[in-house]
Amino acid sequence: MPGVDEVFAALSDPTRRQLLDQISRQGPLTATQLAGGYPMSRQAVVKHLTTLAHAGLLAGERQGRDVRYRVVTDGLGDAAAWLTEVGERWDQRLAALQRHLAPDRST
Amino acid sequence: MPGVDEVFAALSDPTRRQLLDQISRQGPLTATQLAGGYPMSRQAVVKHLTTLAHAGLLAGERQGRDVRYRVVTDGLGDAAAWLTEVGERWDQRLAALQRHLAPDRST
DNA sequence: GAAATATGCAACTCTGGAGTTGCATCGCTC
DNA sequence: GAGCGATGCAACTCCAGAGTTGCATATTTC
Repeated sequence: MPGVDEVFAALSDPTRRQLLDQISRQGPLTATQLAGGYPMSRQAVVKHLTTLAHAGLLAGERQGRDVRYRVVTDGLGDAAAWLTEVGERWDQRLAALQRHLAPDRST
Repeated sequence: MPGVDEVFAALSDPTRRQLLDQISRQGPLTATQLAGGYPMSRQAVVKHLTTLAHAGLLAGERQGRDVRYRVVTDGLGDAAAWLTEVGERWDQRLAALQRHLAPDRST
C-alpha cells in the first residue's frame, strides 16, 4: 500500500500529471509511445512511469515485447482521505466530499 | 495564485502535512510555538511554513513581535480541481466529488 | 538466424530541497 | 534603556530527484 507521501510527490510533477492525464484519456500505452510526446528521453519518461507506479497510480502489464501502462486507483485512496480529513476542517466546501467518499471506503 | 505543482509538493512532506493538521486543529500558532513539537530546528519549521504559505495553504499574520500562521483555502482549489478532473476518469467514486465541487468554483 | 524494435540496467551530472548554525534585528517589558 | 524572546537573513552541508547517455537483453518478424 503506497503512502500519502509518494502519491502527493508523484502528483507534484507536471510531466507526471500529464502522463496520468494522457493515459486516463487514451487508455493503456507503452513507455515508447508515451515518450514521443514529451521533450525528454524515453528513459526519463520510464522513470516517471515507475514513480507513478510506485505511488499506486499506474500499473504496467507486459505483453510480449511491450509493457502497457494503465491507470489504477490504489494510490488515490489514502491521499484523498487525507485531503478530505484535513480539508474538511478548513473548508466547508470540502465537507461534502467527506460525506460522499466515506460510505464507499468505510471499513 | 499558487500552482498545482506547489500545492502537491507542499503536501508531499509529512512534516508539512502535520503542521497543517495541527494548525487546522489548534488555530493560529507562531513558528516558535510550533517548532517545539518537532524534532528539528525552528528555522527548519519556518522553512516548511514558508513553503506552505507559498503554496497558498497558510498565511502568516504579524502581531507585534509574533507571527501567527493560520490556514487558508487559496491553494486547495486548483489541486482539488485537478484531482477531480482526472480522478473522475479513472474512479467512479470520485465522480460525485466533481458534481459537488463544481457548483462552487464554476468560474 | 538475423535485423529491428522495445524494455532494462547502470553510471554520471546537475539542481533544488531539507536541515543546520550563527548572527542580526525588532518589539515587548520592566 | 536594557534585557529578553521572537522573527529574519545568509551561508553552508547533504542527499534525493530529474534527466542524460551508453549498452545489454529480450522479442517480434522476415
